[in-house]
Amino acid sequence: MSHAVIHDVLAGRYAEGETVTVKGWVRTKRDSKAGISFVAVHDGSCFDAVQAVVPAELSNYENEVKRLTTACSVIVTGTIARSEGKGQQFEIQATEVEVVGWVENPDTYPMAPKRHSMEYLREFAHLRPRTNINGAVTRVRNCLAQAIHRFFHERGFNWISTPIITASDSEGAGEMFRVSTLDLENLPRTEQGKVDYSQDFFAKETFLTVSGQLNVESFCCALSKVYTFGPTFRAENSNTSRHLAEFWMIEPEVAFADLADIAQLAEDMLKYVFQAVLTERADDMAFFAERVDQDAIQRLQKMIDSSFVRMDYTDAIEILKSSGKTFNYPVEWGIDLQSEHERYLAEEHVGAPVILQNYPKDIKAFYMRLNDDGKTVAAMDVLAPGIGEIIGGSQREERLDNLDQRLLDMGLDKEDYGWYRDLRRFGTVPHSGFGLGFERLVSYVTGIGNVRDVIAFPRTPGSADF
RNA sequence: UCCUCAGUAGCUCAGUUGGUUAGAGCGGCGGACUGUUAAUCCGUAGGUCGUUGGUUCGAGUCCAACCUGGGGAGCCA
Repeated sequence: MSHAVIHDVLAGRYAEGETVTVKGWVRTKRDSKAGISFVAVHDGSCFDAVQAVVPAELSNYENEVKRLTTACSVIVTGTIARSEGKGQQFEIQATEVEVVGWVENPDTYPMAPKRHSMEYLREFAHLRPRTNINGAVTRVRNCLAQAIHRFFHERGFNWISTPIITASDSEGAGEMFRVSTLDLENLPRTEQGKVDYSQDFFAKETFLTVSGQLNVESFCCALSKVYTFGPTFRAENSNTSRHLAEFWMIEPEVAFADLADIAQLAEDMLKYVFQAVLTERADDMAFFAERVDQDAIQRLQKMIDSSFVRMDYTDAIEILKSSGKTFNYPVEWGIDLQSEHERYLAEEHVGAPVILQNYPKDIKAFYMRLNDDGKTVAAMDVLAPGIGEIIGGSQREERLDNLDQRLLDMGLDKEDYGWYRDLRRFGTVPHSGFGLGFERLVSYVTGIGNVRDVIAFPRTPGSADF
């Protein structure tokens, strides 16, 4: 690492006249017959490229520098100078340009220096990190991930690496991807003719996880404040801009916390990571505001500055009923809110994120804590304008009798939840947690409307390229 | 999975009531010019019109099926 990072060069960390070497890829090149070429070199360390001013006197100027095209990799050595041009404060007066890798035919390089559609870039997921927009997404995504870990670390949470492979008797929500080493061409059978999973790798049916929540609850009931941050898999045939078959999820779980506590944690966490992005990735956010969504920065600032509105499901129903709007799906207490309902609440009625809480028990999961009214559970969703549900959470049912009744009501076999029930049998405590879809967060922050464009290599129904 | 829109040059798109030689901008290449910076100007190459079948004297244009992608919905994070 004997070379300078371009971010440091542009930030003025090297003195004028100092000799530096930068390594990266050509973004654009402009020649001047007056005898110099301007080569913009980027290395991913920040949004901007550094401008190398290359004089014709260099020995390889005619046969190499003039042939440089977008994406050629180069090592440039030169002195730091204040730029005479308008686009940047500092530039490099090159004394040596080494071409490391050529672009074999510029006409066939897919990432031409022009505007491309997000759909086109997606077809070149291995090359799109070189573009302005995908580079910015990548840095913002990283910033968000680091900020999330920092937020929890500063508050004394332990990061739990929950398993990716789980047994069938777990979450019970959503279609799962099977994990097996059995020979599909020649499956072992039981005497009844069923597939004999006792001969499989784990001697039972196994799948990719759809949530780390149940696992993390067991650590919560010992370490008090924990969270998971890892990949999650859903084999749902969902074809929308908000769903992936493989996505990343953050799931904190806090002992002795009730619904209000966890709602506050969700609000604090979102504000913390939004502030981190505005502070640490101002260059990339400025680009999103300029090219993707001009409201990108104000939207985050507004969320940081205001308190999230809390609203009971029951009150939300009344608001929807008296809104004067006609919805495709009629509003009645007990329904699961549709996208159009959530959108009205977050975008029109409040105009900001809303935390909806205390939903009817019949539309929510078995592990959510029954409220004293006997008909609602202590669940909450954070609804963000423009993207919908970004966080879903709840206070967990810590009373074994109630949990067993809920399992029974939902037609689930309590024998399948043996270890989960143990947590209620041995020193049970009230506890709460939530799940945050990481790609939805990145999508919200950048203003990029499709989660397929904020993950490195998206996996969706019918598509697992690269 | 359902509804809906689209598929024409490397990319983004025009293409009239079906009619003879399918156009533009950007990108590429060549040149001019310039402390340039999504530079500008001139020139140039580049297309089995998503696939298959059908209607017709004649299909980029009409019909059907399929494939791919966008938007919306459901499921959810």
